[in-house]
Amino acid sequence: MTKHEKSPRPDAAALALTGICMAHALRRATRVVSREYDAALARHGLTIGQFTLLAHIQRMTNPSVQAVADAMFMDQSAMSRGLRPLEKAGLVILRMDPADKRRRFLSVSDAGRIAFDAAAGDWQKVQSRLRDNLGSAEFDMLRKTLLTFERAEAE
Amino acid sequence: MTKHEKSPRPDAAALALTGICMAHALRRATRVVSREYDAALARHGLTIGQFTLLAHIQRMTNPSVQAVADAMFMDQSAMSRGLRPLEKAGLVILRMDPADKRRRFLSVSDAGRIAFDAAAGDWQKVQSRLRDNLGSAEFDMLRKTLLTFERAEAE
DNA sequence: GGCTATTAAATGCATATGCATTTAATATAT
DNA sequence: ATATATTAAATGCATATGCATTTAATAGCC
Repeated sequence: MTKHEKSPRPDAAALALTGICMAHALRRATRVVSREYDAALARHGLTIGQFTLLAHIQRMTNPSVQAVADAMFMDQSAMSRGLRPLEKAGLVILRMDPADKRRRFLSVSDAGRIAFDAAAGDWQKVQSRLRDNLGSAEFDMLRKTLLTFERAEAE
Repeated sequence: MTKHEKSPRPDAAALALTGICMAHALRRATRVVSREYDAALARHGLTIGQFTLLAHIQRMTNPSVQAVADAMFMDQSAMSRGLRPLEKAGLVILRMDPADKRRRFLSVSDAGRIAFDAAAGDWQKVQSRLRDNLGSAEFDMLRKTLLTFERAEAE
């Protein structure tokens, strides 16, 4: 039997996996949903990731890069880079901690607050639409369940 | 009042958003969960994204790039690039369609099937652990709900 | 004080992802 | 048949994300 032809093998694992893998379900839903929020926020020059990042920094008090990364269950290096566009756009301010020059204090600038507030209306539209589509009870349950996934602790 | 000081403004929108945004809940959970699958599959040289991609191609019959992208609710260009590492590793084969030279047929190579089968055991371990942690009923419900998010049709 | 361990953030490297555009090739209208 | 429209995949550009490592600076130990 030569290679790469018929391949009489409807692999059970492969068949099942496409339907049952939790990572796939999550990633796929994230792609679909992120695209919708991104489309709505595009006219404000923000992605949904940047929008939620602004929200997090706003509700924290002069957090460090690591602190925000922790709050969002994100890697420090990813956070470090994710801040770059917001910093360049002047929406977030990074100041060196005078007491510990390794650390930087993050804060949302006035421009950042303005941009956030302007985008919030469009965020709400998408959020409401999704909630209506899914049903409020199921929507809230889903969101709650998703937030139960905790970052695995490094032993 | 000078800029960037106290900022007496516990913005209601920002406060609420960090907790209720569906995109954030999804993205955060995806980060946490993907890291776990990735860690388990790393010794097979696969990411969870590549693993599920292999699963999808396997269960399709000589699909085109676009067809696989559609099946995974992914952009064609992202799929095009996502195939690269698998192709370089010889796990996926791209052949030109002789009847339409724009199109390429995708298929999983023997090496690809072997790698997939080898990784499947470790995939199962993570999947089972998560299911135990969340409870099988809630796990299955979550997965099912996530798969209800459909790609928004371009009108 | 001075050497070492630790820690915060940044970087190198790789994959993931989408939108707009380009390239190549097929399909269509005239 | 020929010019045009359409279509499949690839590319340019930008953000997103993680791991390992580097860089810079503080903390600890002797």
